[in-house]
Amino acid sequence: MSTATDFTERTIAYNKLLNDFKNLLKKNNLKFTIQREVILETLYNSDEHLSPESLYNLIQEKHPQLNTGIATIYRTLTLLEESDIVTSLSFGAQGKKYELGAKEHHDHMICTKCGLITEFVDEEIEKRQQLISQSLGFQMTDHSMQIYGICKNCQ
Amino acid sequence: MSTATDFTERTIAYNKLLNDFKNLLKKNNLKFTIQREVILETLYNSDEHLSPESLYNLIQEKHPQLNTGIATIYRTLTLLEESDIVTSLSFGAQGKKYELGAKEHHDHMICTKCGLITEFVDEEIEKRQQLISQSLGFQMTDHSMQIYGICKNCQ
DNA sequence: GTCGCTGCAAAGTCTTTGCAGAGAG
DNA sequence: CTCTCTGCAAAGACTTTGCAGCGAC
Repeated sequence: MSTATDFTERTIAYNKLLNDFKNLLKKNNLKFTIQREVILETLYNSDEHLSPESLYNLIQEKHPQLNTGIATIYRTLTLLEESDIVTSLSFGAQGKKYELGAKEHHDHMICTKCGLITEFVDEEIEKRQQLISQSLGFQMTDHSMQIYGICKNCQ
Repeated sequence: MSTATDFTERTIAYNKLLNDFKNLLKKNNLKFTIQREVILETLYNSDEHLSPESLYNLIQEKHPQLNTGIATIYRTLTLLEESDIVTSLSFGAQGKKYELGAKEHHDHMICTKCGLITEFVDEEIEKRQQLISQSLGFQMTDHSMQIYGICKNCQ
């Protein structure tokens, strides 16, 4: 039964996201296409932080008939990022990774052996960031933090 | 007089860095070349966080007779990074920037309008990072934090 | 002298762009 | 119908690599 509830909640949350996206498109005279929906849906259903290429591969796999081009992935990710629907991360390696930004704010812990990315939040750190910005006369709009190391499994 | 002292201290610090670099090269059967020295020196004398290209331009300007190739810059930066002499940063934009890593640890505050990068340290945050890593069974090797916003001048 | 280093240019990545046809509103 | 989107392929940005001659040791 818990499964049914989860499913319902998940669906509701996704529908809200989808509606927000549709409204945003309408407001800007942009069109709601099947490719854009599939990209949003795939991002939503992935727990991972996806690179444009892995997103492309996932979509090729699940929706081969669409034959979505990699250019569309890039264009849509740019659009989603500008609209603050997704956030991009650029760690040491080359290339960016994307995640849905609608979730609550969090930071990242990256395993340098297996690439595992774990999310975490720490209220104390968030507070200190505010304080530091203020003390330096800096008007903070965003921030990100990464901890690199070896995860439990790889030790 | 303070200027003279600063100059001396600066020179001593640079000579130490240079010697460490020379020793490292020797230990690994690598050669100490004028290009490698100029790259290290230029990094040392720059307050900025340099991209490979801006480093290349600086060196072309100051040492035109060397005609240092951009490939050498990349190769040397890779070498310096592997040797933990410089650290690379990859923020939102594409491409990495490099800074001498010998200085004490610090984090970065980036102005999204003018690109200004300010450094800062906060002991409290450093402590919390340790705690969080431990509590998640993560063996921290490194970490980085960026605050994005609008700097004093651009507001 | 030996063997690593360098500049050059060519080759790789990853990302963006121009264009003509497809499709949403 | 109009005007945006899309896939494709070509072009761009950034970085790496192969090679022949150069230079540190």
